Amino acid sequence: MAKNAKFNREQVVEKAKDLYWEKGFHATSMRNLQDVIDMRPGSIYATFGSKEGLFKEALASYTQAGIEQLAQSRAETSSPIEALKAFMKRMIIEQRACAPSPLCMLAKTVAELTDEQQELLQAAKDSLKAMEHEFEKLIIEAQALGDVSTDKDAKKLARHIQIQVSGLRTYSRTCDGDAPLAEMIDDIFNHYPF
Amino acid sequence: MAKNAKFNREQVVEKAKDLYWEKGFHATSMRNLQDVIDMRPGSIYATFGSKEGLFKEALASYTQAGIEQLAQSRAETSSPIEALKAFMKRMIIEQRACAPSPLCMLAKTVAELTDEQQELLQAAKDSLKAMEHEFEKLIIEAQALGDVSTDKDAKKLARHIQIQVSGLRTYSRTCDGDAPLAEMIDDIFNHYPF
DNA sequence: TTTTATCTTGAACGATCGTTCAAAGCTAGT
DNA sequence: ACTAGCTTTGAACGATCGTTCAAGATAAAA
Repeated sequence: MAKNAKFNREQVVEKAKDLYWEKGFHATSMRNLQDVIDMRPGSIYATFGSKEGLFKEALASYTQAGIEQLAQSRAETSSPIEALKAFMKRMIIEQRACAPSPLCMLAKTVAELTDEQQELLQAAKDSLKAMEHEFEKLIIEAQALGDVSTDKDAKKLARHIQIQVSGLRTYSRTCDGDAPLAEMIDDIFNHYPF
Repeated sequence: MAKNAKFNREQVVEKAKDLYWEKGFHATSMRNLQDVIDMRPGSIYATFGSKEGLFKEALASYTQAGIEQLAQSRAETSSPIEALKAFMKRMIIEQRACAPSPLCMLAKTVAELTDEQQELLQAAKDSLKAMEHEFEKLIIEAQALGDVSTDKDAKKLARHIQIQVSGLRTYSRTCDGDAPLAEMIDDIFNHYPF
């Protein structure tokens, strides 16, 4: 009866994500996207509805990848705290050079967008909260294993991680030379509030 | 012989700064600016050269205001550390509600811009470094007064402040309800590395 | 093979972008 | 009052924006 779509939706969203991540929502034009994902406007609009629709899927893809990378860090390490450390080093040090932007796409989005794109803004906020919740789960696991005192509030510690990640990624963008980022990440877990 | 410009350059830059700060570089159109600063395109281009030229002056105005607010905090407090605390509370808590954006305009700019606007990007980076240097001067004063151990590296402490400000301002944007921001700011100075 | 339902294409739309410039307006010096 | 020299004005430019849609291409059902 019909013809199936020939593009791979996941791959397309992945490529769109990278471009949006690099340039931000407003500086990315639909024509930039057409080139990168190799689709014509009609197909893009039939599939994603609008520039905002595609951005929303890109955000979701970014968030899912982040959660998976945290899980992978956990799988590769012997303790939840080491997993958090490894994850932070990946986000802050490795991605500094090789990712589309050294900054978190979610943080960039909440920085860039206003109420004019309220839905996208809310999606980015929700994703940041979701990441924070993943941090919290690892901290609770660390408490269960005795690596972190159960006197401490896992929510507060997770929030602290979130703040340090945002701060360090922004900072890493400002200093051209290499700041001692690895050392600073280790320090986070060696001192208050840990 | 000639006619003098009738607009007040400082006031104009101030208004442009607020709009750029709120919406970011790309989402702010020249027509938005025309309305806000009440100038016609010809006058704007004769005075500032381009959208980028006006943005550059807005960045400089923002930075100057920040340095002055830090100095004012110092004048209003009895110690340099109290001044830093007061400044952070102003930036993070007060401006959260009343400023054009809860985020630092400089941090927003380094997050948004790419090499396509290399000059503006560099100006924002330089301004962030300048603010960090102002923090350092206050910390050195605190060391001279015996409020901070001279064993500690003032540069590292200043960098720590910078990272906490970025992290907290980004975080304050994501949580709609009020996080205990004041408490977190106090904590910064009560624990490592202070 | 023909039909039919879907997907793809790319020219084109109106809106808006950053910017220019000739004309008009204004003020200080004569 | 007149002129010279600057400022201000706003219509207009070409480029690009996000988006639409009629026409062509394709593959499964008949």
